[in-house]
Amino acid sequence: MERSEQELVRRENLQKIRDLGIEPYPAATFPVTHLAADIKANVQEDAEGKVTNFQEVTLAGRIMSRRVMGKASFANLQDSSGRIQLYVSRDDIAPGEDKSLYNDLFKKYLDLGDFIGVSGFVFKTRTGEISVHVKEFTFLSKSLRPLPVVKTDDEGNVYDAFSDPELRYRMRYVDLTVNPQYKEIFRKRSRLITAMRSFLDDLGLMEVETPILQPIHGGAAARPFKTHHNTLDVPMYLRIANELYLKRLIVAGFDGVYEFAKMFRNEGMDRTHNPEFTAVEFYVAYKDYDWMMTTCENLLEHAVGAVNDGNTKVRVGENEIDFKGPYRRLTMADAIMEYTGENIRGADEAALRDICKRLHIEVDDTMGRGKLIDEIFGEKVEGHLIQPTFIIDYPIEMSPLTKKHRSEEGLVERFELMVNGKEVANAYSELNDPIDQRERFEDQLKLAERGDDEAMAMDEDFLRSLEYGMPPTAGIGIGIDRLVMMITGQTSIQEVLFFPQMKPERDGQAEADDDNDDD
RNA sequence: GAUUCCUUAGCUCAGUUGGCUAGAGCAUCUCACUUUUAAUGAGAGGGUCCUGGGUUCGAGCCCCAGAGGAAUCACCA
Repeated sequence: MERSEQELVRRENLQKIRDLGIEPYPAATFPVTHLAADIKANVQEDAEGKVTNFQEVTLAGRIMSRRVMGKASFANLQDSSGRIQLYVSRDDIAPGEDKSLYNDLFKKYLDLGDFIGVSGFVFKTRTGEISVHVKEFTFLSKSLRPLPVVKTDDEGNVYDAFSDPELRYRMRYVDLTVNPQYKEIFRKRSRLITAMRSFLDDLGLMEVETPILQPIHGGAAARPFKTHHNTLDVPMYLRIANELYLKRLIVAGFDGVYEFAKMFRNEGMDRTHNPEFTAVEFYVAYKDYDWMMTTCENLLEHAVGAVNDGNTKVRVGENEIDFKGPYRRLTMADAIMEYTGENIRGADEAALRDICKRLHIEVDDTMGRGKLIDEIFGEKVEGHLIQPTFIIDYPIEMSPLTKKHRSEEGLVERFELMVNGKEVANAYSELNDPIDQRERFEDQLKLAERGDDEAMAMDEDFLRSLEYGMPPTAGIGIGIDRLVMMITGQTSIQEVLFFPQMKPERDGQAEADDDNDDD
């Protein structure tokens, strides 16, 4: 493999460090005592501006810039919290006759991106920069590739930004090193999940894990990834949902379960879809979808607040969205009435086709009543729902796992939470009548025969579990990635995933394309 | 899947109607310098112009095909 001049120089420097008798990849624990950001935030000074605390600190991180001026140097050290300036003078780190630690190691063999550890005291330079006056300096790890050097001036102008999305996503380690501002997105993601988990724990639910490799892909309408188990010699699918397994656990006698689950869908990729994504689903016995709406409001208000220092408002593009409950509740029919003026209550399939025609919505023959309503909603309503809004009471045809509405014929007890024009959560009073459930699966099979490739497959074991009896149950799924996008103001799902799916890098392809046909 | 645009040094980018040896800043290398700050001064090196064809006396530039990427649309309960 061809190496650039800079990579060759770094390999030479690596050898020269060894020649000095210094191990460039030492094994021992390095006793870090402080983080850059903590020092900068908590520094104290006396009346003359002299720093009075942090007189013995030890930090470690990458060297991100170095300005040598003869026998003294300035450098920036970046640790997990941020950057701090180092002041390194020759006679401090190399007090004896041998000045090689400074003249050779620090000035010549140290490259940008190398990890070092330093000990010293905190002071302020003439220009007022909080800095560490280094007394001891330890080499911790060599970087053999040059990092992009991104600089920002006092006015916030960024120079030589490492901004190519492809390179950023392919080499996230480089991205987050030189663009540490993006770390905040992932910290928020982590805090959001932590807050949700503690909310669900406090609710008395139990965190569980269910199979990712499934013999039947159920619980959602989507194309799966197919694989094969060699010993069993059977096809397996990566789960498109975990819903049917969580309900089996309600049958089993757990009153409340939740799972943060990776889902896999073999569909298109764009800025709101990644082939694998994360959802949290939870199911609670003896509750209904009304209870779940209130719980969902409380959960999101709590979680968004926890991420945003108590503030439930987030800005997404033009819009400010407030996750403080209660949220507006609007039936599907009323929502369509409000945004199109069309009345879908009691409309049969032919009437719905007429409505679609009037609204200039393209439909095809495979679409049943439920799908037609979904098209109208998706085309004409969804995008208008900016503030958190519960859309409730869906047509039965598009909800094969949902209990029939307690009072409205042809509807089911289902809601979706719409935020910023996108679906964020989907929930229902779970269908627990096994005979009804079997009929719904059979209806799905008919849709499949009609050509609907998203129709659900029959799951006999799931039906068997329902036949043993499942208590009335409310369940919900909440898409974590899209929620993180909203609370971090990102418009692309790739920005909230550490390692979004990418096409293979050049050279690494040539795999045969085998079809992932199901059934 | 469709349309449009993009791919030039480690990074960010110029590159004229098609014309000498393809440029700049940062990074790298050499020398000088003990409180500097995106960028100290002086000097030097560094290129598969995405790939493969074609047109031409001559291609980074024009044409064809391909790869990768971005945006918009379609699809995605």
